[in-house]
Amino acid sequence: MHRSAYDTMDKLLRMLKALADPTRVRIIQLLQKRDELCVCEIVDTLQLPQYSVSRHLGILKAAGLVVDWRQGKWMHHRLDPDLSKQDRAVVAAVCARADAEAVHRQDARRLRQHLRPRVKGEVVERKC
Amino acid sequence: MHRSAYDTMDKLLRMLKALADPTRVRIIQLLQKRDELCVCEIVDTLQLPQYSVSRHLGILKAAGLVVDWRQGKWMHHRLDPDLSKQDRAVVAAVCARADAEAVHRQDARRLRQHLRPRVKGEVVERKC
DNA sequence: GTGTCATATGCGCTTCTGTGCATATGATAC
DNA sequence: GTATCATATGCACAGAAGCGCATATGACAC
Repeated sequence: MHRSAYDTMDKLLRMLKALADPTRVRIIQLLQKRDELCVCEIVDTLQLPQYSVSRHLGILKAAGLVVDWRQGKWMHHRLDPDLSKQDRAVVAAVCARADAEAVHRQDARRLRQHLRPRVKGEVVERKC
Repeated sequence: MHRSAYDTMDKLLRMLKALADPTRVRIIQLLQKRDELCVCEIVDTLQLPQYSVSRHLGILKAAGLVVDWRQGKWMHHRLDPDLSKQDRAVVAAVCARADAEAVHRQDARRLRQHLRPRVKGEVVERKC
């Protein structure tokens, strides 16, 4: 079985569909700035129900934009570091375009208040 | 009545939703290469029903990505030349990413066969 | 084992989107 | 006026997507 050209076209479309949602743009925007975040930080920042954020993260992951890993009880998320240059360019263009939005400036401010303290990349404080 | 920040966020989302469809990516891709096309050229190139292409062009227009104008019986379309730099960058990134797709190489070939002859930008041949 | 915290997911519901068909509109030629 | 060509659109239907609620899972502490 070989990878047909369709695979990559589908990936592009999953990516674009994933980006075509306000909540997911906000999430991607946060991840672009902070390179890794756990779910509770995103929940606190976006002020949306946990299940909603979780669902959207799942979609971003299925689209290949985001990867996650577990650290204790926390799930961490970052933009997939293995994204192709061109995929990354799409994400960057969307973020650049979204950067001016009032919502995102507000999110950025709230994120600073809700970031869990980290030591060498590891979250050290215990409470969400 | 003033333009709220929401307007521009909505525009971004309309744009992203408009781009999140295979047919519309193909159309945008063609318009990026040729700068202006009429509906019948796109229909012939994509080999899709006329009403389908027409609908998708309508969506691209509503999203502010495309503008159209009439020349006799023909409707011409081009990427909106007044797109902001950042909006244009998003489109460009998507096109660059889509460029490698087999579908688009095929479309580009078919378009060459179906382009109506032009003199100074005006379509001169009468038949679709 | 129990309890708790962080996160994910199944289900029902509603809303949005794309498609196909038929038909309408708009411009031109006669 | 009629006929024809190019394009748009109303409608019905099917499938997808997002939401809210409740609940499940997974890791840890005890």
